[in-house]
Amino acid sequence: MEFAPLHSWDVDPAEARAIQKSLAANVDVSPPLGPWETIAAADVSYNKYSDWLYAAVIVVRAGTFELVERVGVVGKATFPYIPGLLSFREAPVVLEAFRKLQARPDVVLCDGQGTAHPRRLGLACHLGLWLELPTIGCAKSLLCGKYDEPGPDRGDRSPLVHRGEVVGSVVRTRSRVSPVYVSPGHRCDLESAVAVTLATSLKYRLPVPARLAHEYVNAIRRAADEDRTLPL
DNA sequence: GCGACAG
DNA sequence: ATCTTGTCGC
Repeated sequence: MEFAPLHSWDVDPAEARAIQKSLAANVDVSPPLGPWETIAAADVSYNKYSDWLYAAVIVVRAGTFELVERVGVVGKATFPYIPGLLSFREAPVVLEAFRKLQARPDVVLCDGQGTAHPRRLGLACHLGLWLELPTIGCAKSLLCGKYDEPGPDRGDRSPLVHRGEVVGSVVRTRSRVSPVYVSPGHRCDLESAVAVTLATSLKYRLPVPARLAHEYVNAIRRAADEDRTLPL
């Protein structure tokens, strides 16, 4: 894929927050997602005591989850993990992976929050703006906001509220299993984000594309670790 | 000031 | 995220 840079990634935490506040004004979560034939998922893996980062993007066909394409990249971390600033650590390497991607997916699932973020610019929003693609944030844990525990059955959901705003939905993708935190990233509304999440996660807690991206990025990390460790 | 805090 | 075996519950 091809896309233009929106800003520098060589920033400090204060500058990062300023960029988030500025970009948040451009996020569009009003349109329902249109028909989607292909869906992508991105994931990042780290190495404990080194600053190597691994990213992967996989694209599958809707409904069948048939693999369309997958790419992986290795890079160095240039920003630490700071709650609320995750995209400044992960987005650069994820975007590198997207640049290598030939296909242009109809929607992208991101491992983290979308608008359910203190400044309304979670990783999914940030990637959506850079890629100019519909994105959805599907996180495994809460960053901010409050909610009432959703019902126990698959499909049960509860609004996630932050400072008086509904910023996402806490969704039960499997009965009797911990819910996931869904919020739109860009060019997609909350309802569509929840619909896509439920449509892609029938058997497991996390959406199938997210699971595929996760296992692929780990395969890449293990292979890279081996190539770097054994020769020395 | 105190507690919370995606991956 | 990562380090890790067995174990409880549907």
